[in-house]
Amino acid sequence: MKNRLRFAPSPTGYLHVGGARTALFNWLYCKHYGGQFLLRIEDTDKARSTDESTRAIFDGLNWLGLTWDEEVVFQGASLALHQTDARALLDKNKAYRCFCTAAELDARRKDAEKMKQAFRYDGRCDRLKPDELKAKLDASTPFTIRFRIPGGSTTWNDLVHGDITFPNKDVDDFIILRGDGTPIYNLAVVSDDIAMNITLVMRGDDHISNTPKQIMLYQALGAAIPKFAHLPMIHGMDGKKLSKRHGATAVGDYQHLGMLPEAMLNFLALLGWSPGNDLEVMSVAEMVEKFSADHLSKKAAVFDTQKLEWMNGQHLSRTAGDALMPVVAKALDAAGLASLKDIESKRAWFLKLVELLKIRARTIDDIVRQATPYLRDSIEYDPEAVAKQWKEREPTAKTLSATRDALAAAKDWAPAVLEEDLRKLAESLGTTGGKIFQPLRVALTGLTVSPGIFDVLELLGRERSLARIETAVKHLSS
RNA sequence: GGCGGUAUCGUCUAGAGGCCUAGGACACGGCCCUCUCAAGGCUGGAACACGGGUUCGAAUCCCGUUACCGCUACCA
Repeated sequence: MKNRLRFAPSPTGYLHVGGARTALFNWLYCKHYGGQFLLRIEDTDKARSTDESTRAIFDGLNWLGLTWDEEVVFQGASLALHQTDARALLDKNKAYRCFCTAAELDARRKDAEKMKQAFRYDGRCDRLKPDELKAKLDASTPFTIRFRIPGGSTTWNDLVHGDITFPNKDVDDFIILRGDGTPIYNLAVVSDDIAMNITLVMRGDDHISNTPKQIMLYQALGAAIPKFAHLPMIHGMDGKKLSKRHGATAVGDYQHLGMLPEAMLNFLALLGWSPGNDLEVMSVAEMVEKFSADHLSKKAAVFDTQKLEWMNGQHLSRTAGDALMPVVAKALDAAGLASLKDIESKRAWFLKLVELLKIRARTIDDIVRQATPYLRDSIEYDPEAVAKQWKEREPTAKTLSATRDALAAAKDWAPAVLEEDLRKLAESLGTTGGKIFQPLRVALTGLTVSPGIFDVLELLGRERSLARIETAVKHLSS
């Protein structure tokens, strides 16, 4: 039988990292073992899935490159299906009408809580005498439909947890259809999963206690029971479920923070799965190849942003410069440092810049930040850099002048040539290269941090380099 | 309260009874490389929740305790 898996987020308006990881594992499973990855926006009644909220989910998935084979956006579209199933359950006497009002139920629940007792629905409406039932019906008393839990116990072999058993007596007769005729989640997923021929339900841990209810529904409906895999949760640094107060929790946030989708995927995959050895940095293709359902972990993982950034840095270094160009160009343009047109026309130069910066950046934003001195007409001197490298103004100005002269006389503006010339200069001044390079770096970039100084010179070009040194000398002499 | 799940360095994890004096990675400290930074190399500190079994032998299996998480809605 062909594997059919689905990712069924609720239309929250953004793709949560936990949801993204669930989607990723569903996707990896399909890619590795073969099968179809389906997308279904879960919405039982209230049509919360607006165009915007569904688009946010699509955007997140698209950014990550998690493509799906089919998509279903349920906006009450499958309402008839849910109602038919509920009706069938009623007809087969596996469910019953409940006339208790929400207010009554609420009051009883509160009472139970007050007594420190577990609230259970007592099944009173299931014990209505035929004439009582007829009277309620004749009076058009509103009702919900409750599923009647059979005796015995429910067990399934979870792909990540192994056998899990629930005694049926511990699960309440639960409502499957509301008074207004719309379904409750547990019925809706089961109906929809049956309709979509889902063979493996892979979802968050928080659904474990829903599973016996759903299995009983499959059985009552006479449908084949899919396999289940319950993935652990993702927590924030404080060990609590990841939420808004932990900062960025939507994948879109990480996109805007300058993360690479491959790095995000790699990081997410390692939160709850491992290839079984020390391998950590992987391409998507490698993850697909090495994925294995029996290396999924059971333990909730803490989302560590620092490791994500490290991971992103690793991917940044490994990704070819031209593959990075589109996203870097966009970021540079957005930052107002260079227009897309400029970048296109000076592509080779920008490529060199990216090659130099990507290996020392952790995010795309880092690249943009570090690219600033090479793209602006004028630079600002970082006070700390000045304090450290231009401590003594006159000697520094002198060294800089000498450096400028040496550079101006260079036969060829190429890193190797420039290095040879400057090292010779250092020797003739009776000093070391570093003593020349550091003040020069400040003159050229305003910073103490940059790629190798000869690469910087090359990047800036002869005219701009000499001009900046000139400016620095003037600045120091004033 | 009831039920279920989970438990290896601060964090992500390797570990399927002897290979464990518990390995790797992030983070942190030191050293090396070096024109700065990043990367890289070397290196230090840092964990099997606790208590009982089972076994010649347990991080690994079983039971209990504890802690944490989840569910316990006419939410999903």
